[in-house]
Amino acid sequence: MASATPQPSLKERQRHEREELILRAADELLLERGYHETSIDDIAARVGISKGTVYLHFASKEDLVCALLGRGIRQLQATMDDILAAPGTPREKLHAILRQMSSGMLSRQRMQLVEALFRNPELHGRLTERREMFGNIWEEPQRRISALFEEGKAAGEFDPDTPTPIMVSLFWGMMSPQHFRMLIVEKQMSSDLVVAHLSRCLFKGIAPGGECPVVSAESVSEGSTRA
Amino acid sequence: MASATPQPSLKERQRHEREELILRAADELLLERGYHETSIDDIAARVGISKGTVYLHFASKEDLVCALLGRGIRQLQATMDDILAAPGTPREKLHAILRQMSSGMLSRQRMQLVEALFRNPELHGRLTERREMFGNIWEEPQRRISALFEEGKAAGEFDPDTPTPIMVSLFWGMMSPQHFRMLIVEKQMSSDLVVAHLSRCLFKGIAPGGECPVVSAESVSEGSTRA
Amino acid sequence: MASATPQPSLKERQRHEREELILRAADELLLERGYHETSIDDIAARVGISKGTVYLHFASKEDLVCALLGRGIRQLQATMDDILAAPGTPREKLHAILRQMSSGMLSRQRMQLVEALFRNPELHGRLTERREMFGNIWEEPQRRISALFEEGKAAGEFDPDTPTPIMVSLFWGMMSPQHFRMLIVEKQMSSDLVVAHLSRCLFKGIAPGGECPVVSAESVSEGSTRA
Amino acid sequence: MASATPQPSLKERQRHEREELILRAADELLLERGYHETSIDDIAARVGISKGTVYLHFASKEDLVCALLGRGIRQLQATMDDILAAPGTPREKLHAILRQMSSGMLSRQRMQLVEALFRNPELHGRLTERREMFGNIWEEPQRRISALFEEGKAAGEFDPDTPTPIMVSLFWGMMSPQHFRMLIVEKQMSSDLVVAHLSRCLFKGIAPGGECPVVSAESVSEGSTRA
DNA sequence: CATGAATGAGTGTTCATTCAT
DNA sequence: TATGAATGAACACTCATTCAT
Repeated sequence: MASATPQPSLKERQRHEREELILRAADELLLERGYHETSIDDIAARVGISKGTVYLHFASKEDLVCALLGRGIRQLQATMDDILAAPGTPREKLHAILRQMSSGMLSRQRMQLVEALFRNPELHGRLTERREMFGNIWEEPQRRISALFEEGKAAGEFDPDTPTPIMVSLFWGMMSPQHFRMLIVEKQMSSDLVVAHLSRCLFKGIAPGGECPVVSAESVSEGSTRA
Repeated sequence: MASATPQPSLKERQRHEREELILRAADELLLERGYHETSIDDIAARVGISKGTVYLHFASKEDLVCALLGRGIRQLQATMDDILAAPGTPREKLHAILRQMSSGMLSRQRMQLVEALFRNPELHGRLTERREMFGNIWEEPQRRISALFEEGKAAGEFDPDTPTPIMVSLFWGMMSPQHFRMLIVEKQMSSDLVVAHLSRCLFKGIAPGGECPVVSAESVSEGSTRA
Repeated sequence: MASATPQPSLKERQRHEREELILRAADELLLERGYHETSIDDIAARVGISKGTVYLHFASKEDLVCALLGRGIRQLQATMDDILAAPGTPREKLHAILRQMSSGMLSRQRMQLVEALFRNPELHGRLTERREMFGNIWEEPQRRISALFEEGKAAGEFDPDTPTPIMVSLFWGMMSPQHFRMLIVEKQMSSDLVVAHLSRCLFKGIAPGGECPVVSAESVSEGSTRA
Repeated sequence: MASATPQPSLKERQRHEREELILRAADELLLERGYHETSIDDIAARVGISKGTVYLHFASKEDLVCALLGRGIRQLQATMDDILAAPGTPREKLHAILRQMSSGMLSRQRMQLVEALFRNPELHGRLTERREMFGNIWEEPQRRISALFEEGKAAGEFDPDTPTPIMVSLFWGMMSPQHFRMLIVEKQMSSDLVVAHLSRCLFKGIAPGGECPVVSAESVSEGSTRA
């Protein structure tokens, strides 16, 4: 009768593990095939459990997807929190976020799902009706990115005449899986190189001659992009 | 007694009109709801005809979508052809393409559909198996955009160190309906302003101080971007 | 103003010709593909007219088929009439009927259709509800064949102990297109030879006086057919 | 502690029973109405289950029919095997086969279905494309019957001048459900009597030595079959 | 708790039939 | 009269969801 909280009762832990497996399988399949081409049966089969068991963890297919999205967003937020808490200029932080989102198979995959699902116009409608659940959870990252750009503007790092929403939109656009699919898979570029170039373009465009070099992955660990 | 040939026999014209109505309704609904949430019945209902009649014009749902996509791409190509044929620097032409794609309710809507469908991972698989029809039709615009960037690089207008595919990818990303939905609908910005800012960012990034002003719609009719 | 009746008014004749063409096309297609696999469109297309025109001649698909069947039966009857009117023993006449039915591409084809359709259990139900039209038209040939067998029995040509219906059934069975398809097409036998053998089997079989008694079920458990 | 293996787990047994019910219902309905007039809904309704459940057991309507056919043929083969293994002359065996096929409501019903479906020209095409499954399964009974006739010929029991395929064809023709429907249902004859008569006709017909020669086509123009 | 059999609403597609031109 | 566009009922098949075991 010492500690009361920490005993997740084994059962609980197993339940959690199973849930994790389901989410992972769903993640993969949804990414591979999309929402409608992925059946609950497919997911259950990949986990190696029965269809009914999936429903023991998620009340509906939609719920499962929402859990997935929620997790993705929470993960994104955690990553962002880390980066925001670290020292560095707004520009450096944005670069780091872009890098984090784009490297590390897991987080990118997950982000892709988040995007794929959000971009999937078929879900968008019904999903955003669930604003109670998502509206605000999604707004938070938005807000932070916005704040970062504002901060950068105030610090004279970004162009004050460009509206912040434009910047935000551009930034999200750069994290689109489209870029990565096309550039990495089809053009065989390295993930790091793609990020470096995209980031550079975001800051100084495609015009020639800028003093702003492509930032290679090695020189940017977690800050200190340039002086 | 001048021209004798062009009489499309009324019947033919009516048929064409009906087909147009179906395509338009499909266009709208597919954009609103996506592929799987739009049934042939829905489309027929919106046109005010019966399901069977849709099948009189399109052999299958997939065919209908392909017709839509084909039309969208052909339209895009025509627009691009016009712009490419006009005088101007690569940069001006890219700007003009971005503008054309983004303004004019019709062409943007259609482009959105093209994008929405191409981005829809659920269709992508089956659709690109139809390479005979699409593969090449889609490659052509790609090639032209690429050529334009190369030309710009050669002319010293763009950074020669940025790989062309990166530029192409960024460019397409900017035409994403996502930007426009978010910025125009939610943030209430004018279409022209959005295009101007995006274009400017593409060329010189979000860094401050560049000599590159936001190009307003008025000052860019079909060339003469800057003084 | 001489004769009034015989002028089929040209229009009438054309109409009849057209109807003939439709029936012929339907005949072919129904034989080739069967009832459900043959659409009105197919028939119209083969004739080279429009679907609507078919309905100008036949009120429904079923009607068209019935006309076809009626024609087939009437033709069969005419053939039988010819043979019955000619001199000869019943056996000779039956043989002749079998030959007629089996040779002569046209009549056999048509007979095949009659059979195919009558054997088609899908039509049988609905078709025989139309007894007003078919019941009696089909009974007439039946009656004549029966009469022929009775006559043959009376003349000592056929076994009086074999029930007439058995004989009739066997006889129809022999005209089945199944025999001909299998024997002529697959086994490459000549039509004449097939008919000759079938006929011989039928007649030796139903001829009287054989030492071969009817084997009752009781006396044949699993062997020991006769002593 | 005797047998341990044979426990089909109850679930398995129930599944099998259900499948049996579906097959039986399909059997009946297909016989009554034919392939195209029988919908999966009809079958499900007769069993008292839902449409989806049928698909739990058979992947498609075609599959269901094939299972039915396969079962029918396998049953036929088993029956034939029994008879062939028993002692008796070829003639006795053929008689027994005819009897077996024709009596016993179940086996005849099933045989009727096999025939009905094989004779259905609409299925024949698509079904025989499945040769991998059916072609050979159907050839086996054919071969056995042929062998039986050959054996009978060698034993002097059947007419050596009558081609074996003719005999086979006649034999199958006699098992046609047509005979039985007409003779038993309409003419109210007993099944046994019908078989006995048919069998007698077949055997007297193909028995050797008769004074009745094969009548060639030339010698029979329109009468004068024999001298 | 885990299972998987059962359900039934929903979808794409076909085709006989009608009718305005 | 001939056409063929339009209709809509019907069907095979799928899959998220439920529930008895």
